[in-house]
Amino acid sequence: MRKETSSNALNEKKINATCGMGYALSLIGGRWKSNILWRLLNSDKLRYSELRRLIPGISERMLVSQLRELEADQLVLRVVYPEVPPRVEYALTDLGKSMRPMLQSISDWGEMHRKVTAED
Amino acid sequence: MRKETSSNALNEKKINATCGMGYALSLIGGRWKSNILWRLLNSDKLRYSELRRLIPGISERMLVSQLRELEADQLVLRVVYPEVPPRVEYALTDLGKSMRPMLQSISDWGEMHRKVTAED
DNA sequence: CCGCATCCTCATCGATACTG
DNA sequence: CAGTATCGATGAGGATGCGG
Repeated sequence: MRKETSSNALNEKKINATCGMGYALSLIGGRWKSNILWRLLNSDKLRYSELRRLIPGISERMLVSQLRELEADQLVLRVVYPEVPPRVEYALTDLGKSMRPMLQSISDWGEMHRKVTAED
Repeated sequence: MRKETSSNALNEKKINATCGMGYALSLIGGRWKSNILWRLLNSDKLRYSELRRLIPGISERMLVSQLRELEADQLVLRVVYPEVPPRVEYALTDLGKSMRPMLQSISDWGEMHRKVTAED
């Protein structure tokens, strides 16, 4: 049935994309996407099982669904190798790679202020 | 009872703050916060009722709760003027203002790619 | 190995009515 | 004007078991 891989979250209502920020955040928001994107930015290409191991708390359901959404939003490319046992690799598309500066600036701000506000 | 104004979302589990990105996103994530921050960045100081009018879909409950969280996270300053009728103004703290480059880069990416992926 | 389907929980959010 | 209180709906996310 495919449920039409509902791309990102602002299809109907959801995030107010009054400014582009709402749109961008709808793509990277949620609990897992930023983590997934971050891994792919640093590893350039990863297998499903590698992602599972890299992201400790994630369930299979979530990993798959988030990857599918990222794929539908054209941020991530999914490559299936018709082998046995099966092998599937995920990599960033050009669009996904174009997020690097944005993600980097988010990461930078976070790294810089995490210690200040929440002295861990 | 005050429910201890639970600051941001990563108190217990929630977003994986493995990298600073998770932390930053936990502060600006959700449906409304980016919008609120954006208004305050461009207006430097706004009253409660002005925010309500500027952000069409938001309910009072949400506006208040999001403002309280932003305040607890030290991004927004709340100033109460002991007048009648009451007047309350919200403005960005220095920490909030320090988000400008990050928010700008998010906005930039969104504005640039919104038309491409979702030809509206 | 790489998923999908199902069931379920619980936080989040919307609407409404009310208050200092 | 600037909120608070309460209730109900919704949907993201977790656990588990099965399938190609």
